[in-house]
Amino acid sequence: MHPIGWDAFGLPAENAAIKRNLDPRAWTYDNIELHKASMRRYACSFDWDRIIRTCDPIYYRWNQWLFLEFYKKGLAYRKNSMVNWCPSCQTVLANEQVVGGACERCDSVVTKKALTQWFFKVTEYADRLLDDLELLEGNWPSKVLSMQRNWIGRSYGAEVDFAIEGRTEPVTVYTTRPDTLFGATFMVVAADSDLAAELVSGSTAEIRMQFQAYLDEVKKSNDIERLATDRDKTGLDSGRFAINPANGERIPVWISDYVLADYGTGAIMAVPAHDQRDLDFARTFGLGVKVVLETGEADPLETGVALTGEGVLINSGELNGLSKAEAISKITGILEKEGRGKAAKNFRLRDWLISRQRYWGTPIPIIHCDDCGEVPVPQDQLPIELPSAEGLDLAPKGTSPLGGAEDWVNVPCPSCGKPAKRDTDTMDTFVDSSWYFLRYLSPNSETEAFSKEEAKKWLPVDQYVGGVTHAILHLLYARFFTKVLQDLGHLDFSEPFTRLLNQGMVLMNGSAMSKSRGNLVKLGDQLDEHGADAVRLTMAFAGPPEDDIDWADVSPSGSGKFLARCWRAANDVNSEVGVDFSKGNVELRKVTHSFLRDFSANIEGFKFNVGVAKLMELVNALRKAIDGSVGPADPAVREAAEVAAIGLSLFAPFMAEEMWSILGHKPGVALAGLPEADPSLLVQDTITAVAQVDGKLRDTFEVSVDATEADLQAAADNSSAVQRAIDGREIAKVIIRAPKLINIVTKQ
RNA sequence: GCCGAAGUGGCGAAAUGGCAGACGCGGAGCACUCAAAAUGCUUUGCUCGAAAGGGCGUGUGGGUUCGACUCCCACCUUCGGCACCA
Repeated sequence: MHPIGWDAFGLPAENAAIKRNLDPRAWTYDNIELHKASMRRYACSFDWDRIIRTCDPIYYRWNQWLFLEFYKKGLAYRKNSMVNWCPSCQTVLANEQVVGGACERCDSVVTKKALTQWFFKVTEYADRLLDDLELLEGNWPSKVLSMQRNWIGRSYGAEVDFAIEGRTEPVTVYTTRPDTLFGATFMVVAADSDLAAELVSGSTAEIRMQFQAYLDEVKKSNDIERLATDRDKTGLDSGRFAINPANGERIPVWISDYVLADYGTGAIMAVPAHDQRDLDFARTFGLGVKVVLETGEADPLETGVALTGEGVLINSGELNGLSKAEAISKITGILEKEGRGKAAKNFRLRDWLISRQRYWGTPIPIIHCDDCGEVPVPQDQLPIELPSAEGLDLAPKGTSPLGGAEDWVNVPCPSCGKPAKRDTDTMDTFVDSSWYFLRYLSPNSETEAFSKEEAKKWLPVDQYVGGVTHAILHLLYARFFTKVLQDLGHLDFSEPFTRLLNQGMVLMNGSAMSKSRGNLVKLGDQLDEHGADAVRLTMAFAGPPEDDIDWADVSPSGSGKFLARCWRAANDVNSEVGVDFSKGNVELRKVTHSFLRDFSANIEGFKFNVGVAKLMELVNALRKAIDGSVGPADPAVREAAEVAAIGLSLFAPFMAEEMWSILGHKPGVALAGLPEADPSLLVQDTITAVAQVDGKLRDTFEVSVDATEADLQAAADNSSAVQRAIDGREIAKVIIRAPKLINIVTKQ
């Protein structure tokens, strides 16, 4: 099954439609037709009966079904938090859609905003998403695996409770270095955390004012500024004190933006001697530095470089003398026993924010009732179709345009019947693409998202192809969905894509094509100029499929020449269909059959460029045979031409079909199938043996395939080139790999 | 800072540890032609040499090996990802 569909909801389509003052619906469906026509022109052999469009209600009603399944399991939830906000798209963004502090779509600088939003609980699957990457090792590009590992970012450490003076509850911090607990000389709390505000509220009026000013500063800064390296540490003293549970020392509590509110507990124990960031902070504000791990490095206070190496614990009470690993395990045990801490792990991964304040997406199937709260839309009311765009103001304004569709928004509560309102946000389009591969199994079903039976038969996907841009977006989300659906009993496998190929891009003059750069190469123009076959062949021949191709470096006209050469060769064949190949010229037959062996291996190994090269070699041999003593009537010539046509059908279907017809066959070269290579024709009579002296090639000779070591030795003895290279030196050793190689090692 | 990948002719690229550069682009030459185009053939890593024949050559430096583009270590460069994640 090789299906095709359109992931058609989302911002780009909506923005393009708004710009042209069109209904996103009309714009999208028109473009699907255009796109489809150009793909057909390019002769893509998809299964055109299994088309999906994610913006069809018949598709997205199952997004809504899935949402409700997740909701039932507690995997879809709403919370208020600081979220990524794109001021240009006027919508929130998932963490995965913020690239280097900018919006993935429009490159605007992303800011933070406090909003109540829908999330999918990816973090609940963090361990499995990470551990199951093992299953993909070797079949997915290692780059994607490492990007996912990086993104999920699991770390192991401990949570430690610090008592706070004047506060009943202790504050818990997360650390990966509990061994350095005795070296904690202050605590830092994230400036934008609730805890910071609370601690300051119990402090002096002056500190409260300072804090407010600092917080305003922090909130103004955006991600780009935050990401700037070598940024000076900022912060302020909260005026409060904590007690180091290891040694009872009274340590100040500071507030800074270098601690993140949404990672760990939003508060850290600072060990400046052994953490660079803490050291930078301590040096800026003149806080204490206490070395607790003797690593043999110079004093961090003087060098400004924290000690992060291995060593032996010092100044640490009962931990003294232990190694880092021993100390981590011992102190964790002690804290657990005393009920003041425990082993813990943390993830970089955050929950997936899926609500969008835009029109062109799947409506979230929840109704908000003043009395009943969030009420799921009953199954029999699905799909909740998008209201018509007519009369709605689609321009980005920070709240969903669906809010303006009053007839649509105002509905009775399914639970109590009182007037209630639909949720007006739409889902992130990555929800659509997280399960579409399942939908191909039954693209038109009105009774189920996908067929369990068909899934058993077809899935998981054997070979997935996609850009590396999806490494931590689509590919992570699709893996998450698959695992959830497995847990819900809808699927019996845990990984959706068995093998993954990241195809490269077509560049022009060294960079990705873009309108603004003006380095656009239009497929349509190339097809007009060279034809689909030549363009396809050029793509395949240019290099490995995972590499980028610079269109400036390739030669579609060269491909055209090769195709013409194939066509002429087919025309020159001068024998009848069905002629007995076994009577043909053996030399040419050997070429044809070793092609059959090599070509299949190349194609199956995704080395299409090498496959094309082999095809060229075959056609070159065919040309020589026709023009030379073999002649166009030899059965081997027909055999080679037919094999070439079948091989070519993978890359240049039109020319291959033409050749097939010229060769007197009924249409259907693509279905002909490559014949098996005849083993008897793969056997070589002679082979080129190489003779080396001290590992350097000195001579080659044609020898029989069953040449013995003695034969090779004799040949080397008779070779003047070999003898000249030995130059009378004493022979130390002779390595012979009959029949291919002899290496004579001389005493130096 | 951390993680990862890649460095081979003028260019795109090939090469189970065993003839480096297959195949193609570009270049040069020859044939066909009145001529050109098209086509076919030859040639084309660098370098010394008239030639025969040498030397050098897969980012750099080491190592393993009879033998390294390939395996190991260090470094350089480029690209990609993450990044104040405690």
